[in-house]
Amino acid sequence: MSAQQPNSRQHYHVGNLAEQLLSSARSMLEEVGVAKLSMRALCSALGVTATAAYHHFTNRAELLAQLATQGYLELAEELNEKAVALPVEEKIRGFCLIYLNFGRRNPALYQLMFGPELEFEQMPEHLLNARQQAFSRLELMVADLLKQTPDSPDVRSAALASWSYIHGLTSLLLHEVLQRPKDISDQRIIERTLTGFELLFNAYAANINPA
Amino acid sequence: MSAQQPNSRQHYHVGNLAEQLLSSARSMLEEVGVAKLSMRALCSALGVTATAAYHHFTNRAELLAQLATQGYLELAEELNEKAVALPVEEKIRGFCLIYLNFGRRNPALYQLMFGPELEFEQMPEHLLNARQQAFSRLELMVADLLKQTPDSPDVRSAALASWSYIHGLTSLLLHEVLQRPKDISDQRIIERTLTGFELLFNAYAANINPA
DNA sequence: AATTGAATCTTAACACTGTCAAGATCATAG
DNA sequence: CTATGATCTTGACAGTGTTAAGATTCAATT
Repeated sequence: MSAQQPNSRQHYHVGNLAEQLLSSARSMLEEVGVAKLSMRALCSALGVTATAAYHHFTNRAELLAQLATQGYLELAEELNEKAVALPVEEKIRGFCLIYLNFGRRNPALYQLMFGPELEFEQMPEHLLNARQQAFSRLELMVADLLKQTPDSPDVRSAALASWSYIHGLTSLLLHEVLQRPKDISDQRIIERTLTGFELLFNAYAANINPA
Repeated sequence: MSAQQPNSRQHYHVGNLAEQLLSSARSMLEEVGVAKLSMRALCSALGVTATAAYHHFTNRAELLAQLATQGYLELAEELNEKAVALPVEEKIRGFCLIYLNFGRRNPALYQLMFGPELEFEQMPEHLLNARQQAFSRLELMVADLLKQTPDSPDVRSAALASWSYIHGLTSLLLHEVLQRPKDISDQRIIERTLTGFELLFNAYAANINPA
């Protein structure tokens, strides 16, 4: 059943246990959720004893952190590949849709990346780097739209605003805080919310300056 | 040390164990985080055996759900009390600040309310009601600004947009995905992101209609 | 080629956890 | 006063993360 090599010697020195653990964890994560992802179950699924993983990861937390880093890198790559080609008038919409889509395809991973399970006194650097890499994609797009340099305050403000919005929407949808009507696509949800912002700002302006 | 009544009979029939469990859980939640909030520790902190709680809550999940319901109700009440009095031009900013402030004061509870720990095949009704009650506050404010009825599509879109944004910002800040520079207040973060949206929409309009 | 040391895995154990089943105690309704 | 049901305890089971110490194998040095 399992596609891993026949494991000629029954025990000892699997070879690439770290990778196998990570990839097993990756799929098991989506099956059972992050809370129920256990080291022991992970090891026994690979036919290895419960404590074998601890020679490759100091902690359960470290394994989770590496999964999260994977997630950030993949997200960054997807945003980079698919969002660059979009025409200007679809950049925002398209970017948000790609982001939300990533969450839809990897809900448990997304919850891990942005949830409370990653608790460190000091976050590992690979995680911070990967996270920054994903955020940079957003900043670049915003800089492009605003026609400013990526490190300008305006760009940072707008990028933070965008991230807050799309992360919030993704989070609310994934955790089923919002029950999406089945006949409405993610694309339309994004379009509606974006026009929702427009409505708000127009109304705000009208309230301030009642001409 | 503990303020609870002297517990005249040593065991049996504490009296209001359910309430005591909830209030202990509420504070312990913020001390150790939701993942490490354990039934047994909770019980032993109240001087009661490990399984006593199960005569008042069928599950750990049910206890957590009741905590989350508390959270939603408190959030709704705060929004109702403090946001109504705000002048029109400060309604959005003020609302968001109250919301974020709630998260700041109850970070673990907020993560419980909107995180993956609440896993039910069917969400308990008290939770859904309380959640809806909080969301209604937002819809009412948006309806007020847009001068439309709360059930109009425009209001729903704008309310969902607002909720996505402020929840996303709160979530990113609480989980320390964003490292906030210490000299910037939450109020300024909100102001900056809101103007960030304005910048984006202006640039978007300019890109569509390059006059 | 043999030996040594490090990397890798196993066995055994500890202290936890959620939860169930069965018994003890107690308040209260009849 | 007795009995019923609510409440709490005792005891147990299966599962968890993690550590310490031993077994095995790989790799490199002699």
